[in-house]
Amino acid sequence: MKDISLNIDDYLPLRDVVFNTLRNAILTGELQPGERLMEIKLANKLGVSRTPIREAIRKLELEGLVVNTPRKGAEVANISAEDLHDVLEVRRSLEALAIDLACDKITDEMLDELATNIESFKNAMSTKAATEIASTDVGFHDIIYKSTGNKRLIQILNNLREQMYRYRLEYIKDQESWNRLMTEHITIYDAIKRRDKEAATEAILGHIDNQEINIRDKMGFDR
Amino acid sequence: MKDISLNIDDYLPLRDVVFNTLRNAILTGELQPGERLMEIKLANKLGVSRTPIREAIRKLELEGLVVNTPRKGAEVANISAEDLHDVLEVRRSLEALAIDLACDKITDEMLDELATNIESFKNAMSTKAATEIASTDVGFHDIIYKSTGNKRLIQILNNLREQMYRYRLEYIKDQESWNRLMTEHITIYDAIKRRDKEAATEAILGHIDNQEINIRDKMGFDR
DNA sequence: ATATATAATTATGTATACAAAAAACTCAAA
DNA sequence: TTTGAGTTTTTTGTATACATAATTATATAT
Repeated sequence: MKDISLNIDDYLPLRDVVFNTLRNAILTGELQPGERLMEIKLANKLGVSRTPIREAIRKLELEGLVVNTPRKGAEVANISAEDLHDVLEVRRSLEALAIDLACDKITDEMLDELATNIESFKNAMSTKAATEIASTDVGFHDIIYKSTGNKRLIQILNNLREQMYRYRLEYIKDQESWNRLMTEHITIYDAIKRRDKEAATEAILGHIDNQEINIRDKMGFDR
Repeated sequence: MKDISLNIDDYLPLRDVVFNTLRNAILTGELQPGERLMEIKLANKLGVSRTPIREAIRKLELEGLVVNTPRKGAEVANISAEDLHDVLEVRRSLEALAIDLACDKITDEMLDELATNIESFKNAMSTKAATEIASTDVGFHDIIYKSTGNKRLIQILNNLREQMYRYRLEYIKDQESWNRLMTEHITIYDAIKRRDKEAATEAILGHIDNQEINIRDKMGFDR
């Protein structure tokens, strides 16, 4: 059957196009922490005027991906050891909440999605596709988030995850961690399936903590 | 002793002035949910051009205080029963985290600040100053947030609180609730002082739940 | 060579101009 | 009175202009 959705509203303001572009550039490391975002340069590169660039920067600023100094301009935010700690402390708490809600609310369809995701993960591992692994990993957690049915929770968790996403690219290349990552996902999946909140919470917290250790290592933070 | 801080940098970009102004107008109810934010009208009223207005709106948009429809414009966000539920679900979890951290980290000075705050609350009650009560109530929680030492947590909790702040103005006028509010603050304070995490958590959750009930009543949501 | 003052350049802050979409209005027809 | 086509007005989206602060470059004196 054909999908006749007359996509009347495929219009996106330039500011949002720019916002998505810049955000992606930051998350993939194309724009590095500390790098200046110069309006005219970006405007030329993207072929638009300064106006949408500025509005996009305002949003990135509020999202914490960019820091702005009045009359000096914006630069890509640089996360400190303290920031990382703060983000992870909050994230631990909200991941626990998410798992708790997931155990209550997840549907059979979503459980299937998780199972499928784990299979994709195995495939990506066998083909050693790091990018694929990374996006599958993100997808696994997305399913859990979605199953909570709490839009605000999803939004905040995505934002917190985003804060460290760019620093994760390095460690995800490290094949050593793939097996551990997959084992942890399976443990989490099993616990949710059994609706075993205690086990699920323990598993997710361990999962986050391991990520924290990896990121700290890669970033050269001690402790 | 004279305070010789040559406040060289008391400069604030107009966009931030506008941002604060609009935000305040929304939180105090001067701008009501559903009300349109028309750039030219606001620009004239505030005596600036559209540019800073637009940039401020972009930030309010990301903060969730305003919703924007492309080519139609922005309006003050209207919180639904579902939104309220989502916000409170997350907030409960993070308030519990905050109290937990506070029990570990709060200093004697900050405990004193809490005690002072409770005294201010009593004073405001005796003079029946509703505005005073409201700001003292906000201040009480601010002290607890601050004691966690987690900037990200503080930021998110402030944002969550903000989402319902404007709906709280009504119920704070209701003298009935003042005594309960104060009693709850005292209970929370005592528990933190004893570093009794269990009691403190229970107290803060009850406190949030009571707020939820009040807001639901005032907003005419059932359940 | 270093430091300092000054001029030239560049970037941001703000206002304004113009195009195009959306909303409001007008007025004739049912 | 309501409906609807066509027109006017308003509003947003985007680009650009101009002023001023920040940075860089230049030149001069020590």
